[in-house]
Amino acid sequence: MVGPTASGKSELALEAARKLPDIELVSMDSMQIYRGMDIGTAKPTRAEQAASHLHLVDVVDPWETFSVKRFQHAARAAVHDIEARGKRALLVGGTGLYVQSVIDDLRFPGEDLELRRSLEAEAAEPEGLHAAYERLQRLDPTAAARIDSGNTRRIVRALEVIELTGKPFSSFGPGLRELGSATVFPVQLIGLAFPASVLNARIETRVHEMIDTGLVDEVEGLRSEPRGWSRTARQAIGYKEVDAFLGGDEPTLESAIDRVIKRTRSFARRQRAWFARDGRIEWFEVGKNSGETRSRILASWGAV
RNA sequence: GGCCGGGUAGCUCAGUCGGCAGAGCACGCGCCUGAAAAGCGCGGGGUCACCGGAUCGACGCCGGUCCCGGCCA
Repeated sequence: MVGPTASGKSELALEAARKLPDIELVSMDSMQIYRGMDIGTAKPTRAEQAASHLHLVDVVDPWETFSVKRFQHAARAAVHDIEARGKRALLVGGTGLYVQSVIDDLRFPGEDLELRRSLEAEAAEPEGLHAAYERLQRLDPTAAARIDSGNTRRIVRALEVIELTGKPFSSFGPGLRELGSATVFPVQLIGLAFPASVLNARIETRVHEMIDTGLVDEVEGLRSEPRGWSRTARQAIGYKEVDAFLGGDEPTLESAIDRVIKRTRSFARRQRAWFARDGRIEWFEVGKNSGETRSRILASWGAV
């Protein structure tokens, strides 16, 4: 079950797990992975987690870095484990790449952080980035055609893979768009959709609730952690903006909150765009008659 | 009341010597294979406060009006 943030996925999934004892939940969320990042990631409560057999929440500490590759292993293991016990796994979450890494045949070539750092240093300057892109065009024209010339992140990664493996980056997969429709195990894909205006209002409400329930304190705690706060964890929306406020880079809490709301809206838009291109997803409009729609979904899974 | 600074995109502001109106953010659309709540591309949007003048040509120069901020009285 996929959909943009604040579309009510978790709530519906928790209800499913409550009504259908053979269902266990597997979170498809890149930020609920981190322990101690609870409020800003809208994590279910401990009680809800236990009652729903929620997997892949709180698996690493905030000072650890995490990756799609690790997620892929852990999530597939969780699904196999659930199914081996004769139960059904309900995968729920809004991190598009993570979902596809689990259900589709994505194979991630290795990584070399040392090499990556030197490539990043090269690409930091505009001329260096230009040179890097030209090298990519020469070494792997197919990959270069799929990557924008200004996208440092992806140019660096492509060159890293080429130098590390001696093979073209594009030889490791056809690109997400060209992946076949067959998943690696049987999956039914459904999406929850809201009209943008309704979703935006829900996002605004939710952000204010996060502040009211102690997001600032939570961020303060993470900031004072001596073991640090990893590159991957600290980019969570809500956290980085409040962190900027506490660090003095954002003038007021109000302006930080405003940024959180805007970043979340923009994130929801990107989620919509990501999932929209996946023709396998069956969409449910939950803006109106949401109760009825939700009941219909639950009934299709066997709820009375 | 006097002096000075300002009024340009939804917001914050650039705009050289008078020559087709710009950026960042926001908004809309799209891309995406080991950071993905990340990263990136494209697009719509303007009575340049208003009125008049000189000029082939004004956001820019001249005169006036209105509004905002500061200093002086």
